[in-house]
Amino acid sequence: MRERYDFNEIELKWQTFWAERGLNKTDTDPSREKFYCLEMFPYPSGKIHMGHVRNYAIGDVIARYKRMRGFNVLHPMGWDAFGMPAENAAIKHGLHPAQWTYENIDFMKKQLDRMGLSYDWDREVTTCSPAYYRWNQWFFLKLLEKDLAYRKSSFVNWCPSCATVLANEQVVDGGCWRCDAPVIQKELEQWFLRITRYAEELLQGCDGLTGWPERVVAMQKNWIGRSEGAEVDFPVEGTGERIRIFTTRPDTLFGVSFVCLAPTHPLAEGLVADKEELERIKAKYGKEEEKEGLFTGHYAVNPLNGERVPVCIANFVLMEYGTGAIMSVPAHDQRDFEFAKKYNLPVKVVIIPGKGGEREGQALESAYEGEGTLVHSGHFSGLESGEAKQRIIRRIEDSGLGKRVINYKLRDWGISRQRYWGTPIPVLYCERCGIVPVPERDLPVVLPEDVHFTGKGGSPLHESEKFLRAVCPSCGGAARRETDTMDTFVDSSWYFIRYCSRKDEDALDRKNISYWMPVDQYIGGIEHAVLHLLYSRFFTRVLRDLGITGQGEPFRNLLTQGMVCKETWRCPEHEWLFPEQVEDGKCALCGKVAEKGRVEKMSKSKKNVIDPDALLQRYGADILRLFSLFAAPPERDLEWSDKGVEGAYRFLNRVWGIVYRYRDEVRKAGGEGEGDLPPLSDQAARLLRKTHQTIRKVTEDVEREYHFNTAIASLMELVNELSAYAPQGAEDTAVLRLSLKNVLLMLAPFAPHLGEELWEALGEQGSIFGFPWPVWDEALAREEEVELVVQVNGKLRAKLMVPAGLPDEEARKRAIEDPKIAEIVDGKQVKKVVVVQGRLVNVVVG
RNA sequence: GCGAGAGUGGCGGAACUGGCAGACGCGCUGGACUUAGGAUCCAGUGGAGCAAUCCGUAGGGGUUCAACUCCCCUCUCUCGCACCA
Repeated sequence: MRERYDFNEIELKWQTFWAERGLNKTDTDPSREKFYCLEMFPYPSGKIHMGHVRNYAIGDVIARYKRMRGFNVLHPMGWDAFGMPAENAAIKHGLHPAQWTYENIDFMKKQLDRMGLSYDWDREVTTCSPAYYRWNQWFFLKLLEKDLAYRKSSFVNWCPSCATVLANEQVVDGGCWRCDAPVIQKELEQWFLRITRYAEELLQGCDGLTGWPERVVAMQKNWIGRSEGAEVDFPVEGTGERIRIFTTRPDTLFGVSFVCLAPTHPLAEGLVADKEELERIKAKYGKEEEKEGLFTGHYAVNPLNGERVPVCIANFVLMEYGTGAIMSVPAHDQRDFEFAKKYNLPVKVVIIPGKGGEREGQALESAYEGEGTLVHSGHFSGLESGEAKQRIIRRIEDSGLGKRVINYKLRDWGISRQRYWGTPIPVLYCERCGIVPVPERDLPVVLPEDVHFTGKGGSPLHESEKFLRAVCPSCGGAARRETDTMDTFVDSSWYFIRYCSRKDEDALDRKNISYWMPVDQYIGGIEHAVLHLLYSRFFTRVLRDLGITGQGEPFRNLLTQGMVCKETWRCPEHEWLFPEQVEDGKCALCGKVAEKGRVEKMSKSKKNVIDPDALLQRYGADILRLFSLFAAPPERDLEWSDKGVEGAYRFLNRVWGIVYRYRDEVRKAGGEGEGDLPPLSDQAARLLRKTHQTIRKVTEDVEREYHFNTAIASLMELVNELSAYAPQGAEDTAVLRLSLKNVLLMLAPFAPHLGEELWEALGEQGSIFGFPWPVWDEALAREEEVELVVQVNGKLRAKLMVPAGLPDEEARKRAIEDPKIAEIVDGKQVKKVVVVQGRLVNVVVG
């Protein structure tokens, strides 16, 4: 054993050891309790970044810990390998996307192994391989059969620069999320998945997500956006048309003073004579700055009270939500109020807040949007909003004017992408038979190789004759193959199910899936809080309905890790600076005073990134892992600190040093004999107690929300005590041995290589991860003496050492008799004495 | 605007069901060992004060013997959603 801790040597040694013995491999074993630990798989962009390091360090500690706790742990990893960067690289560098992707995977896999992560690579998933995406295609066929996949023409967000369709959520501030180019609207035939059919179930399921962060659940609910209300038809005078509106406030129906249509509403063209004006409003559609509209010249009839109200077109009415038309109640809706003010439309109060309180129309400065008591509402006047809603809806339904309706913000999932590097949608277009699904036996539909990547025009798939030309399976005639590929969110919506079986096993092996699913702990970034998680929940439900999974909820517990941040530097002239461009607080380029910016998420653009590779070279995996777990609890943001890494380094060095110093004695100390230790020296008794206390503390911290930072802190405390320990006799050494072994067992999930190496150095046989997590003995953890805090009127006045478990009465007596306390209390009347067992006595005097 | 979260030493962060505020680490100060120290080890380290003591968890109220913790109000910051009828 070397005197100095040399991570290079030992990390490689143990990585080889684990790989050669297959220690990270897992098998389905119904006789054992399983634990499925999953981290979000990365996009193979080239190399790992600090966010990955943190994510995977957290996951690996959990996996290793659970293994030591006796669980049969599934801990897989793979690659979210389809996507635009590969294609962009192909355009730029002429590399085939597959080559670029697989080379990246090779490199990144080495990086992950270098971190000492305990993955079972036999289950590795690579979504761009035909063996994987054939199942995307298979699911698609099943969805088609169940009418859960359909084609429709719609306006889509189109990025002219990437030449592709974007999902709503891929549009950021009107620009493409990847390249920032302005997004335009384009009409295309698209494939959609009917996720809305599961809207209610997905919403209901949210309440069962007790292992998820509240805010993620809130985001899911918000996204689904359920609202209850009614649809009501307003006949348009003299046309025979009806305008169907959606409202959540049927209680305000008597307050309607006009009706608004979205500029793209199907009736709009017919009602508006001035087409130019309509175009002008269309151009302002969805723009938030100002409400714009026009009067169509037509009137509609409020079916509830027969009132005649003007029909308007308004830019703020969205075609995508509800019916694309609204009833406007300016007194009770702020948007309608603003619109009414601008165009001088009447405001009619029909709800009075709470108990009375006069509010009259003309004096209003804003709408009252709350509930209250109905007025000016015919025979519904005097009712409370809640009651009125029910009664009015019933009336509307009874008279056939409309119906109760539940609306969702959630839209069907458009999965078509006009790109090459994705799963081909397995459909053919036959001149005679129309849309024909590719038969299952012909799967997978493989991406062709004979294409070029120019970045111009549409999908490169258009130019592959071999790909395009197909034979219709139903009539045998000529057919054209679909050239759209699937959104990559399809790939990631079920990869956790693929992991349940090894690469050489059936992808949908029911036995494996029912054993491993659901994922017990999922760990990843908050950026996937809505879509990836929602799509996975949807997909898992569909698979359940296909009989593949037992239940619809894929992730029992979710941990959203915080971001990795670092301070930034700015120069007034040169913008963001790399840390090495700052010398003595000045910009190295121009000498101007550099400004220390805020601590921000690491990003290339802000020049505050740290490359994990450099850290691995300099400090090794264990130190890198340890620091990223110690600096903050996993769910919070972590501020990177070079100095802090040094601290982790010093700590592991200290552990190494202690084992090095005592290795011979400890080896000789032999067997445990814990039960029959002879009377111990004071320091040995203290160390034994501290050891058991630390086992308790570390175990509780890990079990409680994975608070590794405090767990590591208590290990540091124990190691500090070990540093000061000077064993004298055999008993002292026996306790030292016990304590050291426990330190290593608890440290191993965090610093696995060091754990193994020192375990071996102490003379133990086999991998440390084959040994169980230590258990504490409550009796041995108990303090014999405790410090009793004595307060007078809540202020700290004295501290006494007393035997643990001292009866309250005795504690009270000792506190009052303490000379210092006696002096303070002297001459005053003791009103009350509060005793908190083993902690504190508070003497209350008057 | 709505929703979620945060605010504690010079810094990252502890304090679990109300019970010694500041564990642990970084930094800093002093010392030891050293040719040397940006290595290592030891000691100290919330602020004010010679001291007894006083003041301290964004700010202001309250409940309590006792409040970082519970209640009310206000401020600041972060994230998400946002003309969703």
